[in-house]
Amino acid sequence: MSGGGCSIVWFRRDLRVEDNPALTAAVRAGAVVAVFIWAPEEEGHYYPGRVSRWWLKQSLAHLDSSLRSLGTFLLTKRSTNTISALLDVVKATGASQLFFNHLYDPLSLIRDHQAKEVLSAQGIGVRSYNADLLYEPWDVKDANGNPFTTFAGFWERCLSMPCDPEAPLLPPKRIISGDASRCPCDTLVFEDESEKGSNALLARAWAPGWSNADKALTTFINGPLLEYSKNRRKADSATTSFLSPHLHFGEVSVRKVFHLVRMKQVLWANEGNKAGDESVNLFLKSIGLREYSRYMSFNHPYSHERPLLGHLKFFPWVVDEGYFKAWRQGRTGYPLVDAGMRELWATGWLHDRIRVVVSSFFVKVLQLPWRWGMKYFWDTLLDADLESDALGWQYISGTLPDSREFDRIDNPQLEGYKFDPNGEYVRRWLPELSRLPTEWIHHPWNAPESVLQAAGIELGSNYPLPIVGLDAAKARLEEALSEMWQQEAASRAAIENGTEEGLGDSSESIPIAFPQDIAMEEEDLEPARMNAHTIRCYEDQMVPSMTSSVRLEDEPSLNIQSTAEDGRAEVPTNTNLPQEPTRDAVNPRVPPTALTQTRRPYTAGIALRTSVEDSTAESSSSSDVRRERDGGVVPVWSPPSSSYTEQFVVDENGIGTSSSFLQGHQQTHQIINWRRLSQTG
DNA sequence: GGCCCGTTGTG
DNA sequence: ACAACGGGC
Repeated sequence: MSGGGCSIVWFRRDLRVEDNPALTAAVRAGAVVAVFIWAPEEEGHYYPGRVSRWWLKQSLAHLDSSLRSLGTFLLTKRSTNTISALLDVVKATGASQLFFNHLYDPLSLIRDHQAKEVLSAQGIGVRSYNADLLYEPWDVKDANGNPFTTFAGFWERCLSMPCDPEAPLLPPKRIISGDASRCPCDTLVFEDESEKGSNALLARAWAPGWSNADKALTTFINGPLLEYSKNRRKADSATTSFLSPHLHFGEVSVRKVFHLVRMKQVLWANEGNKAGDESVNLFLKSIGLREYSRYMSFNHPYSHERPLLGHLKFFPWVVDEGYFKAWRQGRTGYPLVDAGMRELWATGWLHDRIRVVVSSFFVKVLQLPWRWGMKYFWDTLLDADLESDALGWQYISGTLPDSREFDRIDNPQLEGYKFDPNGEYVRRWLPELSRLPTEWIHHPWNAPESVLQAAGIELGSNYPLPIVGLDAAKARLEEALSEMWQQEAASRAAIENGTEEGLGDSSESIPIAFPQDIAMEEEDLEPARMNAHTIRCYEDQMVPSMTSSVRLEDEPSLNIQSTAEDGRAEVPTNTNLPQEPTRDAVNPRVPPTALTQTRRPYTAGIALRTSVEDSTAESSSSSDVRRERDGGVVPVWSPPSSSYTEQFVVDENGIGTSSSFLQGHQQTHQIINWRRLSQTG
């Protein structure tokens, strides 16, 4: 079968040698060339952030040294076009087969399919495998054979599938190296000079690489796992598994995690250890959410940029540069929120609990467009993960059938006493509040003047007053929601009458540009009690800020019909996006020129429009804040077809029709039907 | 001990 | 929206 030539193993986010089905299969087939292709421009707006690139760099070095000890090495290529880079490698090595493991983000779904087509056409055997999930998304269906639309059902099904998840594979004992002598390595640059200082700090806290991931897993299972349930309320992340960045880059197999944790559960169950049993269930649930994020991405490839329940596109977001900046800088006046944002800023890490706190505050109190928040997370999190983050933000934003209720505002003061009862977390990250007694630590605005004075706090000066009052936020939210439902109803009525397609869809919605990045200005820093170290971090952590003149706009809905017909253009690659090699690369810039949709298959259907459309600016009662519909943060890919709206629109029963976006599009659906293309074996 | 009601947790 | 929980009566 190997037909003479060697095999290419194409590494992506499966940077491990253990339980790596593609690697194992390739090794079985004979000589192997392992390759990693760095083509971040293809990711468009989702160019990885600084800390994420730092991790990747370390992880690749680790993988390379593992491969070397097994008899080969990691061939690295720098490219702006993954497919052609793959082709080059195939030609230079005389390979006859390509092996890789599946990914489920929308870009990869298309790119990987394209790789199969192109390489197969060249006579190369292409095989792909599941290495990232317990079960492939297309294998998990409800009783009617439809994809689940809520997590609980999905996870229940996963836990009761007829076959257990595959047992993890051992690492190969030895790898016969293919001949890559005519294919030199490119040096991959993941950080620039300005980033090195901050990145150096990361190495103190984190050890990327598959064998370190394995250690982290063992440490967690033998330690914090037992009390996972008890500790889940703490703001402190000391008791979390710390596995998320490892999992993101595939340094540890989720199936291995699952099996080891399950074994522990059986053990504890036999001992009658209730707490341990519950802890395992809870931990597995978070593994399940990760699975579910891939599941959603597969079934709804637009979920990272479009609300799954259509009504949210009518929500009048508050467009306020100041709010956004205050949130990023941790200067909202709510200590728990601010502490979280400072921690994120300084370390790239946040306990899941606190992620919920800050994102919920972002969406419900500040009412900023959720995709801005998601993008900021993407840029700053060490474990930035498109699918997981999209799921998280949609959950917070109330756009999943099983979301949090949008109209319930979480109270950061109460959450503060719940997650950080002694104020230790706040004091660690907000040095300016460190002398405030616990009684007031989560609501300094109520503290008596004498107390504030004794603590050296002058509200509005060295620590802000609440940027928005909770009562005001609540009133504003109710107003906005009722406006949203009104618009939604009007739009629906218009559609039903056939009077107009998508009223309020493209005609009324002026998507909000994703903010451009600029460096944090010096005077914004909080100099008090910061040592040189910390200040350095602050300087290095670039944050976006907004311009209102550049806007992204949805594709005109006219295009929807026609593209749905040929069924191909709806899933894009972003190769056309000019990607500046920015200093910090925190935020790719919005290109200044309009790109209109091309009809080439698989080509970016990104409609970017520069407009100086400012006319919808309204002043609201509270401040001179603008509201606009649809947070047009992200490059809007070619339209998700008319059926997009149908797919999740709530019917009379309040249940979203679960018909998959992909089902309506045979060709696309085929694209992703990996099973017919290859299977492990 | 039951019952009412506000709070909390829901993925 | 709804169920489970808990404090007060």
